[in-house]
Amino acid sequence: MSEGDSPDLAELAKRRGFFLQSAGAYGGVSGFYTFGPQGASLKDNIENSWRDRFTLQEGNMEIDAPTIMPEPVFEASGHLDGFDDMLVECPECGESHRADHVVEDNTDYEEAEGLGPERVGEIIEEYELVCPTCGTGLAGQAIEDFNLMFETNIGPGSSSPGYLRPETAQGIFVEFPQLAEYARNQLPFGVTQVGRAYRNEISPRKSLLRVREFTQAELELFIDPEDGEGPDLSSVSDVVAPFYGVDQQEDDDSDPLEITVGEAHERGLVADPWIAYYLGVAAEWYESIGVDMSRFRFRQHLSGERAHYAADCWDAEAEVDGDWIELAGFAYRSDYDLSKHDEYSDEDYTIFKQYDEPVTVERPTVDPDMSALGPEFGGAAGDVADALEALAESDPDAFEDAGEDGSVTVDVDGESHEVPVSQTGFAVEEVTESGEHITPHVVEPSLGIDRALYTVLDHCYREDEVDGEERTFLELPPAVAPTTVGVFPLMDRDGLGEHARDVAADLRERGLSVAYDDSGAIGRRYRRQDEVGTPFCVTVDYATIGEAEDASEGAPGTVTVRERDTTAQRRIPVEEVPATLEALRDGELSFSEL
RNA sequence: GCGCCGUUGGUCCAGUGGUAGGACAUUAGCUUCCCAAGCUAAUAGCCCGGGUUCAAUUCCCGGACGGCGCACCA
Repeated sequence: MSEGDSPDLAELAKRRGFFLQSAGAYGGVSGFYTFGPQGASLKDNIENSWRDRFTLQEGNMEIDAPTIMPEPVFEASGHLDGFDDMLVECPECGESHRADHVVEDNTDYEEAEGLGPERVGEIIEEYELVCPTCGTGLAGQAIEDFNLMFETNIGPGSSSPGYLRPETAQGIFVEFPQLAEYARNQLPFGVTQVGRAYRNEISPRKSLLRVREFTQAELELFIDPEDGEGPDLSSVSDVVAPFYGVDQQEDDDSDPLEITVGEAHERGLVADPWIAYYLGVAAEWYESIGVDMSRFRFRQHLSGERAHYAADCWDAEAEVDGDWIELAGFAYRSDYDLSKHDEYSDEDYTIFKQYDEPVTVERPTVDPDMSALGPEFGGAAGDVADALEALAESDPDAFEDAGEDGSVTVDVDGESHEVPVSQTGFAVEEVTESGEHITPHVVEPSLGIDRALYTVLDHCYREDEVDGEERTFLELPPAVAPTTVGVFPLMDRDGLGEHARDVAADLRERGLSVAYDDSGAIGRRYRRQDEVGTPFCVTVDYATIGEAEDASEGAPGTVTVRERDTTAQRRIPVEEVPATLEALRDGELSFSEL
């Protein structure tokens, strides 16, 4: 099924400086890559393009959180337990298995992960469980914990453990109370972050596609779960993409549905309107950075595949080297994350939502007479008072039925206490409520930048023939190409070099990324730029300096502009070069219009 | 983590129990000048550790790294 890495691309990536394995001088270390000059620039451009589309154009706000967070953050997020795998190795065949899965599959225990490794080891012995692969008994084998998070210590000693974040999202969630303040407590609002995340993968594979340190671009969109309206889909409703829903996946004969985002939502295939909206945004964005949309699809997670918190989840996938790889996930996380941090921390992770009209409600309250309860119940008096308050809320009739002279009974620590109603200060008050606290739900488009970069390289890789010579080039969109324009003197003599340097300087001043090259033959220089995806080259020749031998060589004061994809050339006046190239880069002008 | 295969200049490869050769690329010179031309020269390599041997890049063992398969991927 897999055809493996495309060798030509891997070779080009290393030779031309897109990416290489890190620390090769020391034998290299699996799962870490260094982006070379071309790769770093391409990555920057992709990130900035993402920023423009998902932050600026959407009116969202970007933050930049630390990559190391203290342990309690990951206790709350569930990564400390959930990211922990219990592995047991077979003494006979050497296969590693999830110990909790072995227990769950062969006993009545469910959720074995919560039992802890010791108990799981005992159960394996009690039930004489065997290796699923070869049938050898697993009793007595060590249960090893393997947590996919990189651990470190904050400050000296080990009293304050911290972890490198396994996703950027938690950095947004933990700061929600303050972020809501920045958003003036108005839902919906979105917070983005681009940054590194770390996972200590057991077995990194496939070049950049599965690594231990990677870059994520995430958007956490906080929405009001009671507001059914959702976003205005009109700007993306006509975007067409393949939708591979659960039904199509489970039916062997079904292909993904090639439909518009609007239709996918109307049919109920993509139920949540926010998910639908960002699928549309993402499809357009992936196309803009050079992903081949005929090798792209949205795939819905099967029920067993979804994370515990996700009500629905769609992935963006691309076909690379014969496999479909995950480029992004679009998850409806409900209130899972905010509720967890609300529970584990001292902060309030809710939003106060004002009603259109204040409402007046009758609320039963108590105001216990502590001067009476104190002597009566001693140290338990405080708990009794709390129990009275709880009783008033849950069963106000108990007070009403007992009447002024009666008493109510509350249980504290298994002991029944009788309290005269007159001492409880029970009353039904009219309270005006102007709103309520709600926990926002979260819609999360989460993209892998490294995978996007690899996919773009793979999808833009071209080989063709020019004048009988083989040519390799990257058909990168001008907006993301590491270099926008190569500038060459036809020869480095007769003042051509000086003129070309001036042209390059003017272009750089304009903010364009320029490669200047005066070495060797002109054709060789064109090919060099082709290989790193430079979309345009400008060449200064004798016509530019007014010394062409005849008019057929070009009008005085003009240069040639050459297009990468077609190798076609046009002449334009030298003074128009900066503005023209800028327009070409920004897509405001196409080469054929020159 | 397990199994199979692999690792030779920057890149792609050949080869050998007596420390290596090509192609492409790079640099310099001559020449040419709008699509990888030619000539000359230069730079540059046997993944790491241990063993066997007079001698190991080569054979053996271990490791690292890579590819594929299995497992894993909240």
